[in-house]
Amino acid sequence: MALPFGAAARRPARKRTSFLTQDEIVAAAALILERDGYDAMNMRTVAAELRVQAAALYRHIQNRAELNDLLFDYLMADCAPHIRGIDWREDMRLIANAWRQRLVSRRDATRIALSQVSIGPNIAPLMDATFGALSRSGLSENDVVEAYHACLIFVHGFASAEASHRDLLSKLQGGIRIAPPRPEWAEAYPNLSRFADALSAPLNFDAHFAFGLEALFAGIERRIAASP
Amino acid sequence: MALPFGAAARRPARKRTSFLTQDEIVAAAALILERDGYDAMNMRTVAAELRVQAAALYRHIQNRAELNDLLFDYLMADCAPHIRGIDWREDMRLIANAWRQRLVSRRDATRIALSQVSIGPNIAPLMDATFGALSRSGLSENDVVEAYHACLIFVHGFASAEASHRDLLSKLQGGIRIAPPRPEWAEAYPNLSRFADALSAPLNFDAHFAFGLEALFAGIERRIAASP
DNA sequence: ACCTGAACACCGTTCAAGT
DNA sequence: ACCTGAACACCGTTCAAGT
Repeated sequence: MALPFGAAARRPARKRTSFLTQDEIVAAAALILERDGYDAMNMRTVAAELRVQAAALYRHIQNRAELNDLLFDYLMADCAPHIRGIDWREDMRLIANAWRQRLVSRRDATRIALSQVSIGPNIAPLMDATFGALSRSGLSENDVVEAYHACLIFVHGFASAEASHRDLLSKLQGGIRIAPPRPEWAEAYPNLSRFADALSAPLNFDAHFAFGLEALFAGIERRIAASP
Repeated sequence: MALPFGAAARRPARKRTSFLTQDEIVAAAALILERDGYDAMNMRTVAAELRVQAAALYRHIQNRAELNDLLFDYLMADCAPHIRGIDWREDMRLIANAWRQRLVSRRDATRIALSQVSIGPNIAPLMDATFGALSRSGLSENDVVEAYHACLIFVHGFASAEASHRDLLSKLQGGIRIAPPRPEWAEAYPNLSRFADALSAPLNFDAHFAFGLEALFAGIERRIAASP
C-alpha cells in the first residue's frame, strides 16, 4: 500500500460538505498564483486546491479565459487610493503608483492583465478615480479619453516590463547581460554600443516610472495650453 | 483506402532532399503565424510545414522559447527607417511609427514581443537609431536610457493594446461594449459613467499614438530644460 | 443541480532506433 | 549527424454516469 505523496499528502481528501462557489474558485486560483506562480495554475490545480475534480469548475465558470478575467479583478481589490481631489497631478501620481505597485506586488499579475477588457467591480473604482482626476485637469472630453489610454498603457506596460525584468534578475543571478557581446556590432551600431552598459545596469524602477509619468503630465499640460 | 485530407492533402509527403536549417524553421514559423495565427503555431505545425517530424526541430533550436525569440527578430527585419539625423523629434516619430506599424501589421507579433529581451540582428539597428536620436536631444546619458525605456514601453504597450482591440473588433462585429450595462454603477462611479460611451466608441489609433508620443517628447524637453 | 470518472484532442519535449 | 517513431507528462474541455 503506497503512501500518499505530493499535493495529496498535504491535502487529505476529506469530502467537501458545501457546494462550490465562483468566489471560492477565484480565491483558490489567486492562492495558487501567489504560492506557485502562473505556470502552476491550471484547472486541475485549482480544482485540487478545492478538493474537487477539474470538470466541476465548469459548473461555475465558463472557461479558463473567464477565470483569468475574474482573477485579475480579484487581484486589484481595494487598490484605489484615497485621493484629495484638489490637484489632478497629485491624484494621478497616487493612482498610478498604487496601480503599478499592485500589479508588481501580486505575483504574475501582469501576465493576466494583458488582454483584459472587461471591467469588474474592483477595476471600476480605479477607472472612476482616474477619469475624475483627468477631467479636473482642464482637458477636453475627447482628450481625457486619449490621456486615459496613454496612462493605462504606460502603467500596464511599465509594470509588465518591470515584472519580467525582476523575474529575469531572480533567475539569472549576477545581473542581466542585455546586450550579448557581439564585437562586430561595435562599429555598425555605435549608439547601441555606447549605452550597452547602461542597459544592463540595475534599473531604478521608481525613477523610470516617475520619468514616464511626469512626461505624460507634461504632454497633457501642453495639450491643455494648446486648446482654447 | 482513405483520401488524404487537411494539411496532408495540401502538402504531399515528398521526402526532403536537403537538411533543415534554423532560418528555414523561423521562416516556416513566420508563415504559419501570418496565415493561421499564433494559436495555430506550434512545434508540430511548424515541422509539418517543413515535411518533418516535430522532434527534428530540436536539432536546430533549443526550445519553443528560442523559436519565439528568433521569430520576433525575424518579424522586425528591415523595420528601421531612413532618418535624417537633424531633428531628434522627427527621427523619433519616424522610428516609433515604423516600429508600431510593423508590430501591428504582422499578425500576432505583439503576442510574441512581450517578454523579449534578447537583441537580434534585426532589433539592433532599430535600437541604435533610437539611441542616436535620443542622445541628439540634449538629454544626459542617464536620462537617455530612461527615455529609451519609456518610449519602448509606450510603443510596445500601445501596439499590444491596439492589436488586441482590433482583434476584438473583428470578432465582435457591431462594436465593442467595454462598459457592461450595470445601472447600479451610475451613481457610484459618475466619472466612469460619463466616459463610458467614449470608451466604447471606435478608436482613432493614429491620434492616440501621436498624443502619447508627443507627450513623451514634452516630458523629454522639460527634463532637458530642468538640467544644467 | 452538482460533481465524478473517464475520455478526447491537443501541447512541448525526450529518446532509442534507424539512415 | 540528422531525422523518425513512439512515447511521456502535461493541458483545456466534454459528457455520460452517479448522488
